[in-house]
Amino acid sequence: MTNGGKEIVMIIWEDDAIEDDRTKKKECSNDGPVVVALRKGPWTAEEDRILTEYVTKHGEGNWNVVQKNSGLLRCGKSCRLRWINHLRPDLRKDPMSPEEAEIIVELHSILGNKWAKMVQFLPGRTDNEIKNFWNTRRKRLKRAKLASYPDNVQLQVLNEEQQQQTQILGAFDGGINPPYELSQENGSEISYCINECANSNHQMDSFHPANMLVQDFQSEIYALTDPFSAGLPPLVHLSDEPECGLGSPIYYQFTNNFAPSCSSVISRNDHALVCGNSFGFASFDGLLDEPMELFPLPIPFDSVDAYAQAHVPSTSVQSECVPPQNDGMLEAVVHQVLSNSRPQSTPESHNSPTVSDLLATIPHESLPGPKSSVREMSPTEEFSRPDEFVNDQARLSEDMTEFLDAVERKPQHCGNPAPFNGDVGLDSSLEIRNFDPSGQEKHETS
DNA sequence: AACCTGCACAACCGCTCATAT
DNA sequence: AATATGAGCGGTTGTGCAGGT
Repeated sequence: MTNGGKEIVMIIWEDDAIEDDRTKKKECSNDGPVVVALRKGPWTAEEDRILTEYVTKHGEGNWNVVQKNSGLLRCGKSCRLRWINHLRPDLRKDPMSPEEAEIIVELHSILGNKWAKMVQFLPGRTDNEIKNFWNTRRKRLKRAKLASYPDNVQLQVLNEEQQQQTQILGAFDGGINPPYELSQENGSEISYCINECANSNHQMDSFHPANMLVQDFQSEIYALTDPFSAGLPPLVHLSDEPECGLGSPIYYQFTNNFAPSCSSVISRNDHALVCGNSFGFASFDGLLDEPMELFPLPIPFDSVDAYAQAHVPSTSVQSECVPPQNDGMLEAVVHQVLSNSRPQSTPESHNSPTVSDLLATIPHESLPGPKSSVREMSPTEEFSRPDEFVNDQARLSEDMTEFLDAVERKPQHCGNPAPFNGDVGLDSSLEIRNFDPSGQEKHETS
């Protein structure tokens, strides 16, 4: 770091040096380096006062100059965190209410550990607060051997999704997510990938799980309305786990209630994006260690030996529009909870954007389209050509990122919301194939 | 009273991403 | 295009308190 050509040496002292004269800012004379000793550890009231004054005067941002201009012996990162998590005037200081807790559970079931995304639904709360709340709760439930998601979450999802199967859940964060915990658990083996989807006409309906059919080995057919209601393991966002990441066979394991011997693979490559309708692709982490946190799915899986098939649309089907008043699952939950919340809820909470509000403002042209054509690939081929598969997955991931970016750009359009007509999906085909544990393909349909 | 445990909260760390140069 | 920098995010750790033994 330099300051007008002069080197600045920053020394960070631990908190036990607070009373030590080393904590004093050290600036050498003209020719020597400027030594700035920065503190760590808990903030003092005086530091809070200085930072508050500074931010009030100069506004947020440019955190790295705060130290220079305010005399605070804290790094910019620390200042930013302190302001955002503690000093901001719009923060709520009251304990987390049951209603907020409920929202967090719902959000987590959809978003996973995307704390920063949850903040927009919980005005006055910080990502750190939400994260701490969740982790504490999770730890507590784990100890009690209880599920991280209560039954009502599941039932709520069922009710909502049965009525609105083509809603926007997946579009919210780019995928149909299972209760997040579920994607982190394991048991006996079953795995899914989504094989093909997407060609270039920007129309799609088949990736919504509602459009998939699930058939077990007894030829029973289940409508896979959503990951919850169909009893299938839900589709999850890509995992960061190297063991099951891009290019790897994706396994998900069920515990006791679920098909202990089945093993299905929905292989996937290319695109799994859907806009307007939900979409998903699977990445089930089979390497986790806490099957106790699984909760029963509505349809018992012990007879569903996970043969799944998605129908391939012969023609493109216009996705349904998702008007703001037509709430999706998360939307409904948030609405319900907020409407039941205490009257002293902050005014902002009633103005906070809902999922549909946000989605309704996305210019659909800003959403990513497919970048490659449909190409069928058998699982055998898939695994024997790992490089190509990896490339496909990387491309898919790229599309996902693009889509998420588009979603996250929504708020800036809120002042002039453009109706989201929902026809930005991708035509797709989806093939779900079934394999026995040895890897032999058991059945195949088109 | 001393110790232990659980909990909530605060803060830090490492990393990624966006932007500027 | 490459690099530097700032900002933000998520995971982890540290700390203080309360309650139980």
